[in-house]
Amino acid sequence: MEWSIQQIARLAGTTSRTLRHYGDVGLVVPSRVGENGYRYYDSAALVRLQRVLLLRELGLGIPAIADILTGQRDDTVALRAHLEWLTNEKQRLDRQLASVARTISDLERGEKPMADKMFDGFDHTIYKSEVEERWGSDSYATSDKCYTSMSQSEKDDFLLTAAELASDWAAAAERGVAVDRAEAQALAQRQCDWLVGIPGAPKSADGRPTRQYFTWLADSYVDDERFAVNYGGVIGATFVRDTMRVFADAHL
Amino acid sequence: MEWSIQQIARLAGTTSRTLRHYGDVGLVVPSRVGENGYRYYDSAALVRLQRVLLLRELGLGIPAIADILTGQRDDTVALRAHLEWLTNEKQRLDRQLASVARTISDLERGEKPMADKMFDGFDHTIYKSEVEERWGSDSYATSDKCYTSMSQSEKDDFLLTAAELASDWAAAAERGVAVDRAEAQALAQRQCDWLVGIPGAPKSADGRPTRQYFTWLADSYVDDERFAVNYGGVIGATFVRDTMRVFADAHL
DNA sequence: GCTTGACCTTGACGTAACGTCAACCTCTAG
DNA sequence: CTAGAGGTTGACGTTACGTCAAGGTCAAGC
Repeated sequence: MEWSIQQIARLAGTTSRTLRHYGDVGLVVPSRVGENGYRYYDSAALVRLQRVLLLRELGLGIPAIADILTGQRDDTVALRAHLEWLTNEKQRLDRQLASVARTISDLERGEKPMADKMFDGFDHTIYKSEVEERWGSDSYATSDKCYTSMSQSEKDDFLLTAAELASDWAAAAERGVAVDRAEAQALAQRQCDWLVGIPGAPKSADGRPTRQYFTWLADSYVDDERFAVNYGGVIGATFVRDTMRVFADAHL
Repeated sequence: MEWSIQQIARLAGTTSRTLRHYGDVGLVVPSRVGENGYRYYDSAALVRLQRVLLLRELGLGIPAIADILTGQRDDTVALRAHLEWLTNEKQRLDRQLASVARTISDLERGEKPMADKMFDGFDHTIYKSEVEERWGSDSYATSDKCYTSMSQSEKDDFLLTAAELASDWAAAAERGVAVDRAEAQALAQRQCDWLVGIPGAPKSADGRPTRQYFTWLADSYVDDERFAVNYGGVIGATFVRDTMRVFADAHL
């Protein structure tokens, strides 16, 4: 028994285009090709096609299926690997689902979820629980209240100052020891000045950030990779931290 | 303040290639382009880029993000639509996960899950619960035992007979009323003969399928889309059913 | 002024698995 | 003989960039 390409497509519940594609990649080849170029498939081809379609429905890719059909890979092994990949995909989707749901609720309550991302990596005051735990429960609230009362351009400026500072830090860190001490200390001074403008940052009587807070921030830049990445990675952040420590010893 | 393409890429945690892509599609365009062709980005561009990257991490596509940024769509509405799409994807993944897991366990217990798919749409005996419920608990077991004792070539022949029959049915149904009665009844006879060879099919004393089973099968071809698709869709299956009914009235 | 190296540009191909024309040939039934 | 269904190869489109390739630009050191 022999079928034309359309007939076997209908039998197997797929399309002729798919059959041609499988022929092109060598997954399911016609059992016979007429001298007019027509493709014909026999029962063995139909059985093979059914297996391919089953595995495709399970989500396996064409190369993986080819490995199974040629006997290069055991089917249970391949399916187990595929199961793991499916599990990872599911987890990724779950995380996205949660993020989207949270973003929606944030938007509906009038909050600005964009702000998080924008400050991410520049300002510790966004990490509510951590900051409150270490520096008092109204530290975050103060910072947040101040930020939400800013105009858009003020927010931009605020963010930009932080971004610019981080950029300069990263550039300096890249040159590493080649940067002279005065330049490095000037950056630390800018960092200090920037903290003065942050309402949530703990400050001593003279208005400057406390030494404890300043050194904690410096350590965080290395320990927390959410920040390190913006300051030239762990290596760059280490340079930033050391420079800030020297500054703290001298001026705070 | 202005940054080069690499600088803003580092600031935002992405790549320069992505920036160029966004420029090409008009999502985030440089605030200035030097006469040497260099792209430069200002603070507004950085803010916009941050929003884009946030939405991308949530899984939104570029056109959707563009709609949001131009104000053509409300962000909560777009996110809600995206949430629904994510939910569907998750369900699809869940189904695939379950199928893969079941297939693995089937394979390990020595069963042949491919058989299901091959018979799918040709033979009711594969639908364990339904068949048992209607035609006795050992109907499925008998059929299954017989099938697993077949050699591979015998299985292929068995399947092929069914597939060929379905194909001929579909072809006849396509021509519809144009096919003459004798031909249609001949097909019904082949269907009847085929059922004789199926161990699980209920048979009367003379060895032929019971009339009840035959008509039930005919009805199923229309009612169950898993079968209808192989017999020329609902329209085709209706023709098959009516032909089989006529045959049953005359011969069973 | 020259070299070196980092950074910039545009252009183009590759990705997964087909869907979808387009242009043209082949078979079959009336 | 012709219409229509069905076949062929070829090629582009899809998603969001990654990854060369070839070549221009800029800052720094000799």
